Amino acid sequence: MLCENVFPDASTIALLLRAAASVSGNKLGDAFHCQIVKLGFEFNLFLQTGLLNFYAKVGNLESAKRVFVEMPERDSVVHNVMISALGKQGYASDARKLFDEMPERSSFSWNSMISCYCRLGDIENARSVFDCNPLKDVITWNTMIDGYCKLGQLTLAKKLFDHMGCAKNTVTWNTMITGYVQCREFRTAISTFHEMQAQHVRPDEVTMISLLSASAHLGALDMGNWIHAYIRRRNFKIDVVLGNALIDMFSKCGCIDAALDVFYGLPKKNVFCWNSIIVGLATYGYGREVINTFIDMQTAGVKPDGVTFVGLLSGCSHSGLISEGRQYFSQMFTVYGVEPGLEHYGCMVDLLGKAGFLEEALDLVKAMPMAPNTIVLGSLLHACQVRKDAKLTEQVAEHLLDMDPRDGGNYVFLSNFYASVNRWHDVEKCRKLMVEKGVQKTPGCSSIEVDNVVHEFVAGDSSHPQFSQIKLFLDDIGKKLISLGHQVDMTPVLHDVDEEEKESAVRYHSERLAVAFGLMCTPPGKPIRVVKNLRACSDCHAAIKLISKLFERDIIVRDRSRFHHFRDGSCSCQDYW
DNA sequence: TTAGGGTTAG
Repeated sequence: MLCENVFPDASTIALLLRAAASVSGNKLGDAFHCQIVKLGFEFNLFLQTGLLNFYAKVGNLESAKRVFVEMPERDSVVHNVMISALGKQGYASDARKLFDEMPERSSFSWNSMISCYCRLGDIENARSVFDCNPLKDVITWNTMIDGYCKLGQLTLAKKLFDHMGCAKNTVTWNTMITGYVQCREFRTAISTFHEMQAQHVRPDEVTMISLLSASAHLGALDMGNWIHAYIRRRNFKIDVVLGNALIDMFSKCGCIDAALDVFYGLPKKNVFCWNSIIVGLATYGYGREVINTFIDMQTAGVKPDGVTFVGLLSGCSHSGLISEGRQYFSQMFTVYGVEPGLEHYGCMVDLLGKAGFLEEALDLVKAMPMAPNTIVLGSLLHACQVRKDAKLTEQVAEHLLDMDPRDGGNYVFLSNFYASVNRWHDVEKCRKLMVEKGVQKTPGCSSIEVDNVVHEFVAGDSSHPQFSQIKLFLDDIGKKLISLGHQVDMTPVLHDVDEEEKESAVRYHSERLAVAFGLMCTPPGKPIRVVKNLRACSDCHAAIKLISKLFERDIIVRDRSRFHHFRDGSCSCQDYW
């Protein structure tokens, strides 16, 4: 336009500013600023508001402030833009000062102020502005509900949600569903979605993303498949966020091929998408594919981050790729500029320890620039047990107890160790200590989805309505297993009880209850998918291998760290876990 | 000019 000597007018400049705000950085705004001066336009409210909007949107607070201060007159909209810009960058007191000075406040002003406090986690101030607000609209309620959700205060969020002064929209439902997902209440998230459907509120892409995340955590493949079909039916655009949620859901539900299909079908992939597929491949023990995908990621010009290296290193660990793991760990900062964190040391201790390089793992822990946490020491402890190094096991386990006396898992580690060397007196001491401190062992919990319902089984809990049938079925399986040569391994049992009791404690472990339920309730030949919150126990691992042969079923168990795909008497982990 | 979104070691 300028080349042809046709000069833009003020409104053209304002339109261009608006377009620039959504696509570009600060330089363009400065260029327009210069043009406005050069072309001799008067700085009226219209142009100044356009400029202010531009700077606010691209986050250039200094320039926004400059334009704001220079404005001869400021209307309510200008104030709102400024309050919102200040709020987004955490300047609550500056925003509040402007808010208090306003002669007339619109609902935009109130909402921006509440949102500003919520963003900072200052829920008391957010609530007091909310309570004073005479112009509450649906955005006001949504903002406040989200503020509680982000702090994990779900009860307060739900209270507002249930007593809203106006009709709920899609965002309201999404806020509540996402809140449940972020607080790991996945089943409530899904039941809230069913309520949303019952109220005939139309879900959108954001609803799907939260639901996919919930399904991924629960390993609820039927739900995940339903969402995938729904996304297609509604013709939702699969962008990087929705695409990533689908990749993660399929990979966490045991369908890595479907995850790969989504991944390769995405026209654009960001670091989240690459990370999800790398982490996914790692949990299946596909170490070579992890490394190849990492190489492809660099070819695609996407810079790896800390999460990428968690996937890469844990992939090497699950596949026993020791030298590759060592190499990538040593290069992660020097070559890729990613500082190793606690989680990367954790992967390395696991990788080295599992492979039997106990001294190297121990040296790495000693050389860590930060204090090791319970996960790192837990990996070390596991390594000590693999190597049957009793002295070091005891040292590490006691150190763990000192570090976190409220984590029940640590007592179990120590107690299991004492039990394995028949030190029953110490086992008893450990148990007493747990009772004294009111510590409870995290119960083993396994879930399985049957006909769209996620069934949960907790070790030692017989509340499932079909428990007695499952128990009878398991007893029957147990006999068959023994006839196939299965020898019950009771090392994972904590208590100092007689052999028979120990055996029954193992026999009713949560993963076995879930597998038995799956065998009872699904048609022959259908793969059984189970998700467990802890590591699979060694006896269950051996038993499920035999069950897969006995019943001719693929059994896919996702435990705390990886997938075990049991088929025809063996497991995809090749007993390296 | 105001509200809701995804990946992380055992």
